[in-house]
Amino acid sequence: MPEAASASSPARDEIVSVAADLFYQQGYHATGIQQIINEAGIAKGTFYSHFKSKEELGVAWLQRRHTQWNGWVEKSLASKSTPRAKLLGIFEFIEQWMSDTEFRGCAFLNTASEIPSGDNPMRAEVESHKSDLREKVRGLVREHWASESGAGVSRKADIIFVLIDGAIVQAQTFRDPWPIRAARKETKELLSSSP
Amino acid sequence: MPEAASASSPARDEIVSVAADLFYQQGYHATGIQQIINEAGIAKGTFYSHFKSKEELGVAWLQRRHTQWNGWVEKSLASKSTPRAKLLGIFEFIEQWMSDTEFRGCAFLNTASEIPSGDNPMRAEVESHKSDLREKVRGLVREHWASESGAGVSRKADIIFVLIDGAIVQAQTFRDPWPIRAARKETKELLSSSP
Amino acid sequence: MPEAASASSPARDEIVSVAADLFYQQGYHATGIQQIINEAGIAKGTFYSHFKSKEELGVAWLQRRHTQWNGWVEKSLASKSTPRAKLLGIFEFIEQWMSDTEFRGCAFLNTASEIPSGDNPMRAEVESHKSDLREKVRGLVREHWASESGAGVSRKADIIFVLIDGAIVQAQTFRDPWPIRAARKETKELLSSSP
Amino acid sequence: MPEAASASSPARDEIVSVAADLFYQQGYHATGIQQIINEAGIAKGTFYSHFKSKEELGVAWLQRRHTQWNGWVEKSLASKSTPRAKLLGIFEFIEQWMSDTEFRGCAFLNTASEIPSGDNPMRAEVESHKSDLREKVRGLVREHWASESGAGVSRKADIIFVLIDGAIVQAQTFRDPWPIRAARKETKELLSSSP
DNA sequence: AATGAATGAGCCTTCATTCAT
DNA sequence: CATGAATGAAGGCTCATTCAT
Repeated sequence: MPEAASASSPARDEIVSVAADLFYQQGYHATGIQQIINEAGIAKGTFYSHFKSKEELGVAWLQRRHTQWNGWVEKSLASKSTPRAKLLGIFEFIEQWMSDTEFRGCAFLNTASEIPSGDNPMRAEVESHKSDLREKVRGLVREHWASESGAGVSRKADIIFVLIDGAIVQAQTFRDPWPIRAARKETKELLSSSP
Repeated sequence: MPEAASASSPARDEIVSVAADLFYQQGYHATGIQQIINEAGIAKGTFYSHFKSKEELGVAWLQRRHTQWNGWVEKSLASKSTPRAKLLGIFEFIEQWMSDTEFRGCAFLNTASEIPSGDNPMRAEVESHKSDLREKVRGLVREHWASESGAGVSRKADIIFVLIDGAIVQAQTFRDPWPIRAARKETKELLSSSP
Repeated sequence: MPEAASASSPARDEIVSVAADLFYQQGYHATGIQQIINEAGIAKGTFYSHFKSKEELGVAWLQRRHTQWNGWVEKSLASKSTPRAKLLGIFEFIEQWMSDTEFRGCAFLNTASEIPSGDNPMRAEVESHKSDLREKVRGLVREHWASESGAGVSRKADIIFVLIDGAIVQAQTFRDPWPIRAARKETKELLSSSP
Repeated sequence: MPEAASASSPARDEIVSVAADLFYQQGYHATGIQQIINEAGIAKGTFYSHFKSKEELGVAWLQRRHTQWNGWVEKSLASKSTPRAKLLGIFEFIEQWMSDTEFRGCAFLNTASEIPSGDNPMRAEVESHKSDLREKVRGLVREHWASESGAGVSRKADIIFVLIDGAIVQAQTFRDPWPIRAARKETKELLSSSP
């Protein structure tokens, strides 16, 4: 009796990889189990021995996506030495990533749009991912203004965080990087002022 | 009416009303024609004599939504006398509206998330709606800094525009109004500085 | 209270014309009332004030087709002076007609294929049309062998009649005129022998 | 079996059997998937796991029909010793078969009537079946006139082939075997003359 | 005569999931 | 673990026909 565990295995990883592409490119609802198993080259039953439902696969996708996306950002910021350069580097990464993916946008925000229900497990992944990003921005902003006190710094961090998602969804909407560039420029100014 | 004309009629309006609720609450893909006709109390064939496809209904929904949402904003800003008050009023409206709708978010951004294809007619409505909003913000910002020249003013306008959508999607993500309040506060500061 | 009479009227004629094209090109079952009224530019109700059902329209189509097709044949044979030339002329006409219509075949035989039921009124039109053609062939063959007695002549006539429909359906099958030419040649030989 | 393979299986065979009866008796377009699965006693999804579309089932039907019909002919001709007897035996078989099926006619010719489009895969089966039959007739005629040269023999073969299909469609039209008998008689005379 | 909205059964197909092997 | 046949509700859409105006 399979417990549809979250344990890792090559087959399971392959399924998540295939699903990740399809969910991201076509959307979660627009992608069927059939297409996933076709492209993964496995049988229906095999799929359901690894995941007890499509939703569980959706959660696995977002969890992996979280790690992957964070890894991309880390790697992209590795060469930057100051918190300021890292914060601006986030926008540079986003511009590159959005262009590379033809402005498909953020997997997490897209999922929140497709799945309204607040108590869906996939929504928890969305919140978790965005909370992490918020914390990361907050950490960098605090470093940048290490000498300053907390309240104003936190507020500036949240502005930058809002600019990040605003830039992503508008670049997606217009299929154009201008919002990302505008948000980067504003962030630059923000970091030059006092908190 | 063989051609599923876009002409207005009470029955057609009723269908769009029913669909508007369902599409917004459940998402476009998650809402079936059957549910729409059940709730509208009409037959399948009747639906398809008014709309030649689900997509055409989707477009009608977004077109109406555009008018409706703009009307809400206008009404909400009617009491404000200065461009500055109006710009801040936009965020106040958004906070009220997002709370009232239990943070379901923006119908247009949600649609862009559900429908990746750039050449879908529904995507054109999304772009059109957001372009209109961008223009509205730009107009108010120009009024606010009537004495200043164009370039810097446009940039500030776009920042505010980015903040608006960033605030909406993050409030939706966290089901909490804090991003809207933060964006409003930043807008306030932006309008107090020189462009 | 419309009696859906078979009376002629400009509107009714137009409907039959439009339907004739569509039934012939696409098949009877594959053609919907909606397409017919779209292309005729009339309303549903108008259609049903002229015909009480699709089947009645089908009958009207075949009746007109009978007259039309016979007219084409007559016109084509008008220049031929002998029964023999007329009989061969039938095959010449068929070759021209089949090529012109891209080998869609005989409306009557196609209808018999689509509608198995023997007691369908459309089937009666098919039988009637083919019986007429059989009679016409018989008449010409009798003229050709005016001095001979009946039995053998009738048999030859039926052979030619079988060749006609065999040539039509095979030209349709292969989309090629060779069966028509072969049948004509055989008919020529038949008419040169003694019955 | 995600790809609705053409592989054979008992369930698949049963579906083809059920569909064969219905398509033949009612016509391809007039037969719905629902009726097929009802009579086969399977679920909708089961059907579509065996065939990826109705058209694929149509092709499978015609392919099986080709084998089956050829088998009937072979069996019917097995007792005949000369090519001449075999050629006449074809008509005897056709008369028996047409009577037994209440003059529903040839599944292939009926299909060509229902499906005008030349590039439909079902039409390819029609052509293939009739080409095979033409070859069979040609082979027997060549045997019959083994001492004669090619051209005239081929022509005679085609005449007999045209007579076969002419006889079938006219017997279907009139629901009477007379055209088959006439065609047989003519074939008999043809085979007694010199080519 | 003519209109065209309304009906609801039916079209072909895909959905997520289960289960015997 | 893996297979893939089986399920049946649901997907979007078209059908021939009716009826109030």
